[in-house]
Amino acid sequence: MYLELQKQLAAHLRAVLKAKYSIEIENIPVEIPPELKFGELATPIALQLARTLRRAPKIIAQEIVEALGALPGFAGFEVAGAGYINARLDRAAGVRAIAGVGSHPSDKNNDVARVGHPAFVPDSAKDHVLVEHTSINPNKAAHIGHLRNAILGDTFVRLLRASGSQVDVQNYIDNTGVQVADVVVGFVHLEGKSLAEVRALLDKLKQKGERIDYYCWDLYARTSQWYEQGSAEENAERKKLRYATLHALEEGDNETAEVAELISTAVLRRHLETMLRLDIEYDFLPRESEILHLKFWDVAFEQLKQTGVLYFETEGKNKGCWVMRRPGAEIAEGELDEDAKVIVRSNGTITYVGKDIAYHLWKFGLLPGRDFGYKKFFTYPDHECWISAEQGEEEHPHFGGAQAIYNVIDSRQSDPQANVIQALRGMGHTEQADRYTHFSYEMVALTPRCAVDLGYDVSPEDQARPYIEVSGRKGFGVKADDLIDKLIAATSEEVEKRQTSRDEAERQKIAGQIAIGALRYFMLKFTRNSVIAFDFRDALSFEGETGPYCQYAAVRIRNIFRKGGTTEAAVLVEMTELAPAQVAGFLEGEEAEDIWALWLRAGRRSLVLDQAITASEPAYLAKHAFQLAQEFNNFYHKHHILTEENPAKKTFLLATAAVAFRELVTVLAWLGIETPEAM
RNA sequence: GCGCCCGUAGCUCAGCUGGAUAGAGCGACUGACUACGAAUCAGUAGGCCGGAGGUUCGAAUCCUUCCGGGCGCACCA
Repeated sequence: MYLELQKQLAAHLRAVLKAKYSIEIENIPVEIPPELKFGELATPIALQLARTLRRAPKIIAQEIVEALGALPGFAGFEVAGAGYINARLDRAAGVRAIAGVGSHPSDKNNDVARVGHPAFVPDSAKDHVLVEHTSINPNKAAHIGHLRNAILGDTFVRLLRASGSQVDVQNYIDNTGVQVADVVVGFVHLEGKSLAEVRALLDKLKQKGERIDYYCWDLYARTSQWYEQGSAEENAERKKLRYATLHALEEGDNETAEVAELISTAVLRRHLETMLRLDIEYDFLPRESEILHLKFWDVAFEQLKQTGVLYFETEGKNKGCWVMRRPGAEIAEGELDEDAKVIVRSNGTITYVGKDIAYHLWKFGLLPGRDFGYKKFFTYPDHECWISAEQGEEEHPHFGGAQAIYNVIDSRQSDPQANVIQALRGMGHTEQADRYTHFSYEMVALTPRCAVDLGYDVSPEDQARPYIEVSGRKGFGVKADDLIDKLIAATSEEVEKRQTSRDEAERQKIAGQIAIGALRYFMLKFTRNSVIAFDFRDALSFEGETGPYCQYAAVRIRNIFRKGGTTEAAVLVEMTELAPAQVAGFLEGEEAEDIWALWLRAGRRSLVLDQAITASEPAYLAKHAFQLAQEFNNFYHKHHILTEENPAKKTFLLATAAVAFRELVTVLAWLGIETPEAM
């Protein structure tokens, strides 16, 4: 509702300014004032115009107000302060619009059930968007840093879908990189296992219900240490082993590669299971092995040479390599650029950025004659997740060829990401380069206290730091499944205390929903740029600005309707049958301001969604959900609904609760948080 | 050395394209459960928005500079 009114007012102001002063302003600022006493919308435009018009801002504001006249939905305009123009809404009309009975055409995704449901039909006029997130090396268990990535990515997918975009979710699998090679070195050389023995180990773990990703977590850390534990000569030999193994993986078709395939696939499956606990699903898992074996690079290489993005270096330290300019590099024509980025090494192998360029050309549908094979890999309740293959199944969906892409990757990778964008731009794909978003975020680190509690050795220097970076290589961090288990244990304890009349299965379900709500909200409440210093005390908190707080507000409303013997939908219809004057009456006076504020907050959803997508910042919606919950809880304490004697007022209060419920449930669903039946 | 990010209440963080009196949670202290269940609410204390200049009607927000912290700058992925 807010978004529409804001646009209407801006358009009307634009027309007035053009007619009255012959001034055309593209973006007229229309903001939400800090307090309700200044109205519901305001513009400082007169302050801005004061200079060009060489007149006092208050006078200009007065003239504009007179020229504005009447606008549907608005009760009036007034000049305030130094020259603000404040707009007051027609409250009865506002309530009717926000209640949305008969559904407002411009807010077509109002219906909770549509969003996130398979029957939801995306807006065909909108883009086909590709979001890549998670992308954990398949050689160890997922940790809290990966959780931030996956939760941010998954939430952003939900937001894009809510706005009408068609979105494919990809999880890139680097199954032929050094990290997988390292754990293979661990299995083959540290543990001396053959392919058959590795297979036997997987079966054994499966039977015992143990997690292979946990096994690899320890083995990977041990192998990383092993490279540095021996004498200088031994270490040199071990490093050779490492690169020989890496080479074997890239080549494929050998026993080492088979061990890698076995391990990485098993670990990948575990990652998908872990993420499914958080309600995170994927559509496609492109693997590096296919990018290599299906020779995506050959096509990309030709294009890069033809467009002059890559050139062969004949001098300096990069002699014999194919290199490209870094973004922003200022080098005179013909001068040696020693800082150039190597894409093809002098031995003919391709660097990571090179492979990434080829992959991104594919993402945008710019790699003619090359595509993955597709195989079914993992089945979700309502769809399949596909994985890349050299020879896929006959029938398969098509991925790639997107109009816009988002890569959820931590901020440490902004340089290589910038290189890929630079390459696209250099090849003349400027539109694609503009629609390539590195959705970057800061890492999750541990507070020193948390690290000590977990039993890690923490050096005195590290103790003094505000936070310590987690490291898979060192085996230092909090595993995702451990954290989820711990959260469920904590919520179960609370649910046991409170829900004594419910059976075990119901209590389990509720505890799970609250645990996931707490975890997802915790990862979303911080803006992307801030480092999360992880601490169990904060993450296990269910009070204050948390997921459970928001869920609790919605559950309270559920209880009101259960006890009141009516439904949200029925009450909203009843309310629209009240006379507008009567509704307006309930919104008058000091006492009613908080009720009106709650309605206004409810009307802000599409505006906040818009901002969150534009800024790629899911935290905006997390904050919005919290504010909704907070305002409802405040309302709940001030107004006792079910004992209200005036039937019309009771209907109105119930409608207020109904709208708050609808908004909370919808926004929480966008955040991937379910609303439990009871708490 | 170069590049990016951060510095706001005791702690953890919001503050949208510059706008009206800088906000929240936690922690501390006071209060509120025979109400729609207190995983809640009300209240109190707590701030030279890292420092200094500038831009303008107006700066936590933009520019410059300094200080403090983090992360990147491979023929590693």
